[in-house]
Amino acid sequence: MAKITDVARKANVSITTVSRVINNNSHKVHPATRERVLSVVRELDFRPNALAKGLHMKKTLTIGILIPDISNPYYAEIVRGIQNVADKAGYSVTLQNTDGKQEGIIRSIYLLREKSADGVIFSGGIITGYETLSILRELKERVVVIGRHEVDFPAVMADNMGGAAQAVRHLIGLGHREIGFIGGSDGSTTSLDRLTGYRNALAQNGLPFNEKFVRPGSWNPKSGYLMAKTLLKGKERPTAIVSANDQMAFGAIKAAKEAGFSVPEDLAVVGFDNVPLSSYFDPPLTTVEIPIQDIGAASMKMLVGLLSGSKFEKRKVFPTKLLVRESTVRNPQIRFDNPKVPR
Amino acid sequence: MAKITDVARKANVSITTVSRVINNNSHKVHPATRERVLSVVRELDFRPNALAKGLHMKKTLTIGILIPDISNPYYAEIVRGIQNVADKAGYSVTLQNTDGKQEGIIRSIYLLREKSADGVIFSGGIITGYETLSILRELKERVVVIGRHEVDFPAVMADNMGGAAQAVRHLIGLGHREIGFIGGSDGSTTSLDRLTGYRNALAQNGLPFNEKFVRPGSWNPKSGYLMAKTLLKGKERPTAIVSANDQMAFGAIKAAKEAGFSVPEDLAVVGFDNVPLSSYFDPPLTTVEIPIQDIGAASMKMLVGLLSGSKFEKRKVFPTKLLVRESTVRNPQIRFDNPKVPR
DNA sequence: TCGGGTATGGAAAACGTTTTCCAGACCTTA
DNA sequence: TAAGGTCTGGAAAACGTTTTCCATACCCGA
Repeated sequence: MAKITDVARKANVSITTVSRVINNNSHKVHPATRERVLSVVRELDFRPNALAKGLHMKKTLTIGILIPDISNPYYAEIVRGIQNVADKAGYSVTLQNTDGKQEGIIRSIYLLREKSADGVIFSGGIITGYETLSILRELKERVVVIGRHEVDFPAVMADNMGGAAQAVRHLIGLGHREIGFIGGSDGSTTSLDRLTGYRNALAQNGLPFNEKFVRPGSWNPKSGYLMAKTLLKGKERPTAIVSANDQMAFGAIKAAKEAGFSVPEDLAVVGFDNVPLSSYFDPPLTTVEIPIQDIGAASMKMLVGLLSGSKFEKRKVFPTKLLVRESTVRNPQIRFDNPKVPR
Repeated sequence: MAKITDVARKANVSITTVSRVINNNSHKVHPATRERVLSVVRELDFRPNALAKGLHMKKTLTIGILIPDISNPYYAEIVRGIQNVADKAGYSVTLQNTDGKQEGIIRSIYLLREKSADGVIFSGGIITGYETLSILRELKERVVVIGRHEVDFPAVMADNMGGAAQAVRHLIGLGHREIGFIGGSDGSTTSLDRLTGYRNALAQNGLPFNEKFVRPGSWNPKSGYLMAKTLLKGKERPTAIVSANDQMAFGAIKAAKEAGFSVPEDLAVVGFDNVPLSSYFDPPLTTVEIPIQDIGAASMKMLVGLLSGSKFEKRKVFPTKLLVRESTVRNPQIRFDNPKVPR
């Protein structure tokens, strides 16, 4: 690959001049010279080596994303949102799988530091333990977190408590009194907050919190399926279930059907996230929509602000929105979204 | 951040010695000295700067992945498979969105070249046009492609033709004669091959190819939904549909239900890929499974082989497997998988 | 005591850029 | 014509490593 010295030699100038031309430096260079250099650059297809450039400038235009698992559609959407903004801002993105484990987080951060990543976006899993916290702090002024965390980094999050409460209120409004909850068991603030929202809404409506109706899931369809099965088999069973994400809700619906319950008549189910497939499910899933891509995008915008030293808000909370579909009500569009539908 | 000179000064040695110690160089260094250096390394939490290292060694332990869109679960699984292998082999991964467009591909490759990525894995979209081909060729010996492409790079792929044929034969075996097909319209070899497999199987079974029963989709649920609608509305309609991926199959099933057809009784549907959710759908989706993560993993293994100069097979085709579920047959497990089930 | 090997460590070049001086040529003005 | 400014360009340092030589000290056998 051509390097700057090749260009300089061929154009009969010094590397200084070449550098000035390709970087549009304010230092003046004669138009004729500039043209000569540019034509050689084109001819040799020269691109400055980013390693050398980054080494000198202490800036790589690269950021790292720390997520537990890209095959979870939630994180895939987050990443997509981040990339959309990153591309425009000229940043490349390197992906780090943490599996949600501290060890993975630590390894990833060290790696990003070695590679001189300009910044880091952290999403999923929990930040805990002295080591994690201390090496993360070392990156101060370069980290944005997604979700609520016990750290003082700039953060983007959804209103998880509010969203869960919305879901519960919707069910109560439909007459449900026994409402189950399938949550996360990873100790993340996300699962915590959604559970809290559920409890709050129950309390505010004078309904008791019944521990028997709460199950710990692990965010995937299978665990939703298994947890719903145990919720439904007893004599005393909930008539509705709020699931902490859509994937588990899909599993729960499958379990309900297998147990002979029809949804929503015998069991209403509400999901969380509004992943792309949720409206195609049968029945279409009532869910608490959170603007996943927007959250990703906002986190990247925040990081760009952070890195460029410009002003920006250090905390952004996105509201959630309950999308009522048929997993809780038949013909919801008639009752809610579209009053003009013939009746 | 501590650098090698800091360590050297504090340990009273030259940077040469420090470098030797941290890289376990074969050049001998006195055990006492080594210990002294290592303790300073720990104390200062020194990690060698990867930019400087990469600049000198012409090796960055970084590879790039080119995909159209990470929010498509198929690509998410591919990436996951790649990462699993990359992590073990010590490689970092940078993600490039191409949107399936040549312009995006070109931009991405230039970027990876600038950043001195050691290699590239290309998946999705088509390689076409002189420019793309020529810059890709420049990276020769560093590229692995996923899918069949008109280039001579090492490649990993699934048996798309065979898989589509399997699906069609299954439907014919169930008595279907009018079988529709919803394919891709992006000109990719994947959509081409799946269509070809469909046609071949029809021909081999003496069934006519009916252009009216073929629709171009764009891989997402919505297009499956729309295309199925047009397939089903005429008087002359297929009794079964093969969809070129699961996402479109989901959409097709929704369309069928809305049109008043029950699946599989009135319309049988077969998908392709076996994405994680397909067994949770209602009805559970009969689909041609392809081992997506394995394909990703194999491509990375191939790339590692390529980069390390060791021997490896330059072409790997994964077989597909038809998973019969209820979108084509009621109680398939009784008829196929598990004859011991009480009847 | 000498010759030659081994053990250990360092100096300096090289990787490919950007940027800070510095310098010469030319022009303008008095 | 001299003084000073404006254009234009280059030399060299710096970024943080690895690696190739080279150098010294020590030891061993003869």
